[in-house]
Amino acid sequence: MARNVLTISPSLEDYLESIFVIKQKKQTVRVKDLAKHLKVKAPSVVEVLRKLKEKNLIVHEYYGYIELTQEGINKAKAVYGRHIMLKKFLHQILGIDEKIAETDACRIEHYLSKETLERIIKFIDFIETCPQGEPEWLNNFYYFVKHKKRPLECKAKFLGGNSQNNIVKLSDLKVGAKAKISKITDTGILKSKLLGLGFVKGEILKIEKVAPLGSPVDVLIKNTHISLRKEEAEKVIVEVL
Amino acid sequence: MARNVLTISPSLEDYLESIFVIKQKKQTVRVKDLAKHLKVKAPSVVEVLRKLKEKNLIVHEYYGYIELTQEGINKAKAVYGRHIMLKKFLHQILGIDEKIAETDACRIEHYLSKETLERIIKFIDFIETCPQGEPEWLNNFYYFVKHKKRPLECKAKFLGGNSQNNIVKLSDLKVGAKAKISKITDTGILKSKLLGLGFVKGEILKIEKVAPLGSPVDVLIKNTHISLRKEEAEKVIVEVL
DNA sequence: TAATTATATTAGGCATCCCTAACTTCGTCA
DNA sequence: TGACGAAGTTAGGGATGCCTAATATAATTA
Repeated sequence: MARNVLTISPSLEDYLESIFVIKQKKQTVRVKDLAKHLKVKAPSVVEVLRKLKEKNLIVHEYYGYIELTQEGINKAKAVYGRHIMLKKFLHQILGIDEKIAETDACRIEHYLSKETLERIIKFIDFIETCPQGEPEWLNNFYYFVKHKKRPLECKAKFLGGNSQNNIVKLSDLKVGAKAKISKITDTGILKSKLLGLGFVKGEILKIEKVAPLGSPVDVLIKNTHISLRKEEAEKVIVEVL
Repeated sequence: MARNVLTISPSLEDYLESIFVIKQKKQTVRVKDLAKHLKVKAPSVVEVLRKLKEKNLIVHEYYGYIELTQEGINKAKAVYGRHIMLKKFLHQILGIDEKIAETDACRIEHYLSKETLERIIKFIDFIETCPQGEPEWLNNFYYFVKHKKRPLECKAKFLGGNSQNNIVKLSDLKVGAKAKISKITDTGILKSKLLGLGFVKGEILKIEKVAPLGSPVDVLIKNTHISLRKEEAEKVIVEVL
């Protein structure tokens, strides 16, 4: 498959990017600098340099320094920009360790579509221009990663005001709440009825509507809407997610 | 570099994954199915099958059907799981077009570290188990992508109650608000003073603290804390971000 | 300035992953 | 049953991207 001058291979992009990066710190760029930076041997570098030269992306004289042409600079900047964005996304937003973020960014930067890259840039922008600075939900995410559950205050607005933890009666939930069934406290007919409706331990449900006086409650469970009277809802103990 | 049986190349992973996927729809998997699915020619498939056979990941008799061994199934499931997660992340969270998400997932699934993949899975989990269902901030993000600005209600809590749009006096902002300076309404000494402090059009600032009666206001601008009296803060017109 | 060391280049080779062309086998249907 | 088309295989080759070993040039220093 013939590659034109506009689309270059991932490897060439890496070399171009490295030349750009090294140039920023060191003024001069040599074969050994590139070899070290990219963790390859010198002959590999020389071979790639020949290709970059053919495509007019660099200037390189025998045994001399390596310089980017204007076209090379443009391309390198584009590649480097992508790299920086991806790393930022992985490290500063997803919270991945910096070194791993660096490696991953390096590896995937050549393979993502323009659309995805632009969306990621928008995502970063969305977070950085958040009116409150670091948005609350992002901190909740870090908490979630660390403790494997959401912080309580994050759930507070979905609980009735009187509960200290997140194990409550279904009847105490507000609209929009998602919860996992943990127990049914009735032993009679009601329990059989609830079980029959799908109110089984471990099942996830969501509160769709609550009538003014708390009865009936419209619950979405297993993709079905079920209407519970208050007496029934009080018998279902759930854990707010 | 010798690859052991545990780590296989990106291409082999793709073939394994395809066998798994085709098997789910069709019961039998043949060379031509794989060729079509992976958009390669038959001889390429045959070559890879030989390698997969050597590694005991598939069973394949001369001119016969292709079957995964138990080890092959395990590996394929792992790869496929990664793929599904990545696609979900790109499509359902970042909002990328489904086809593009599919392609991108395909391309990067082999290159992401375990850490990043796990974090992405956590991110999906974080969103899917959100007590309110689709979290508000995510919808705000989609709005942001579409309209290039946040919805007003998203900014409302950082504005004084009386403003209808997001161009307000600095003195109306609450703690935590980020805003961009749009104008200084004083023409005298105050203006020079403010300009001197860095209150230039276009500059981004953040409200750090507001004293009980609205004076002074502690503003973070260009990484410096500056304390403004109410009379000064009233002269700075800003756009809430 | 000549010897030594550091750096760059050339030559040739290997693994991956794809291809075309030619050939073999399988299944089906006249 | 045997011929024909579809599917699978073999042989050989090309691009990419890396390597080692040998060689050429540049830089340094005795």
